[in-house]
Amino acid sequence: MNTAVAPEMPRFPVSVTVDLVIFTVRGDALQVLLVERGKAPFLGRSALPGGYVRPDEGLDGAALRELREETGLDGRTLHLAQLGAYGDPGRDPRGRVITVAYLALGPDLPVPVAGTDAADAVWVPADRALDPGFGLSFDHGRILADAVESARSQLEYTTVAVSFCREPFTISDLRRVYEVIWGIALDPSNFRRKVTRTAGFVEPTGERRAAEAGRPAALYRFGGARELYPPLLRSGDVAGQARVGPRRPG
Amino acid sequence: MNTAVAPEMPRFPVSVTVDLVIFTVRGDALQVLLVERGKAPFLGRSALPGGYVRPDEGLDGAALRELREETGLDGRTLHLAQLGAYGDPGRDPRGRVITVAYLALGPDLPVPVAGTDAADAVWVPADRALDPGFGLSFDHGRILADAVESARSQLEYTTVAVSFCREPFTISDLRRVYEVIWGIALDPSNFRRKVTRTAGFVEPTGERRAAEAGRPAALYRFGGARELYPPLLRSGDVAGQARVGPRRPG
DNA sequence: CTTCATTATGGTCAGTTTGACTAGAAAAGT
DNA sequence: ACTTTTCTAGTCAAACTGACCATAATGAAG
Repeated sequence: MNTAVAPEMPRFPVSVTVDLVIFTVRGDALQVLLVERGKAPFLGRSALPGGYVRPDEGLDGAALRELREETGLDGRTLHLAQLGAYGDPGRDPRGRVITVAYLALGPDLPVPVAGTDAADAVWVPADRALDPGFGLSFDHGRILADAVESARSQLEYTTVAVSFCREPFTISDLRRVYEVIWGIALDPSNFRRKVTRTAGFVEPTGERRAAEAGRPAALYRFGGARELYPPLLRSGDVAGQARVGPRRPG
Repeated sequence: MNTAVAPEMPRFPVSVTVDLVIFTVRGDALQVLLVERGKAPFLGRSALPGGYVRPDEGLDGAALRELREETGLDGRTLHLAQLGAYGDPGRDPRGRVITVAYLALGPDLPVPVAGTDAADAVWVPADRALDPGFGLSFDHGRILADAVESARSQLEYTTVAVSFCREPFTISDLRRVYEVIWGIALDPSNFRRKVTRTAGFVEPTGERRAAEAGRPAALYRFGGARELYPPLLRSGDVAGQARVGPRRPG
């Protein structure tokens, strides 16, 4: 036995990488952190940050390390979870590369620091990056699309939306997360009722914050609950268009 | 450049496998298909069916192939979806092996045919396989636990429960799937109301089936919808043991 | 044949949740 | 003082849920 790996197996050269879909809500858009590739293939094109898994680290560990290297952020303060594995042959022209995609959610992060591979990293609105003309590298377009759908779905059934808000936050901050990611307008009053009456979602700090305009808003912090029960469903409302104004069925 | 794979990379020997969590509802239990390992490591112990990904196939393709090889079933007739990737160093004593787990759901399947690796494959109740004393190989216990939780959750928000029923089926057949997987008793009347009033969940065939006892039940087939809106939440109802439930205000 | 056990199916009813909407409160700007 | 803006608190009807009760349709038991 001259190799430590499954000697009886049809082994062939494989590399394993992790790719990170790092989301934040900036302004009026869901934005994703992209790096410009500094080498072939896809030199000069945009890609998700990521890198090779090392021999002695697990997948989650590799994701945490890449997150820190690319953004300087501590993954324990962000919401980081596995999204899925992507391994079509031909997804990387250099050979067989299996990538495990992770989804990281965080509050409006500082402009990222230069990382290892990252010649420069920038925030790009997710829908712009998803445009076929944008030219994401590899199959990162599909990964990003899956990530957006995963985020949209998680907002319904979990409290991850608070991961996008720096504490303390207002109910409106939280509502804006939903509105931006779902692409629909939510009734402020109904949203407040739902959020404040769901045990463990948010808890008031007792303070208020004066905004640019209007009545100052009460401040909240995360309440600790992970699941949202009952869920907060994006219901009949249609996405994409129709952002302002109350409904009017008829 | 003497190798086709990322020459600048810290490459090391890695194998990529797919493992299948194949669920069915038999009798009163959620059962999982397990094979007895015919070689080291874990010789003679139970394991999830699976195998190595081949150089020319994608991950989904490998899962479909393994499913066919192990069970003789066509994956297109089952519900097959990726569960996640598991790649801790040391999860396989032979070396670094990354596995991509898939979750397959199907109606009460025939006793599986002998497969390639599978000396013999058997159905085992999931909770028995999850018992630490059962001794699943590798980290398959964790994978199975994740699979059970995924299945439980998917029942809430999707129509995958019908994947466990052979068409045509009765409402009670469908209800039994929920009861077995959630481990709680559901009110037959309320369940029927929910299922039949959710557009696209089930549609009547017009026929009836005489059961062992009681009034014959109307037969249904799948309605085509994938999402379940509004969801069918596992809340208060108690059963064998009593699971969760913020109910009982008075 | 009658009664019973069993399962299917339909309906009621109160409590909860939701979506649409109205209105007041608290700030900044003109 | 008035307007604009945003936050916050309600109202109301519709929908949904969970807990029931009642009836239908079958086979088995007596």
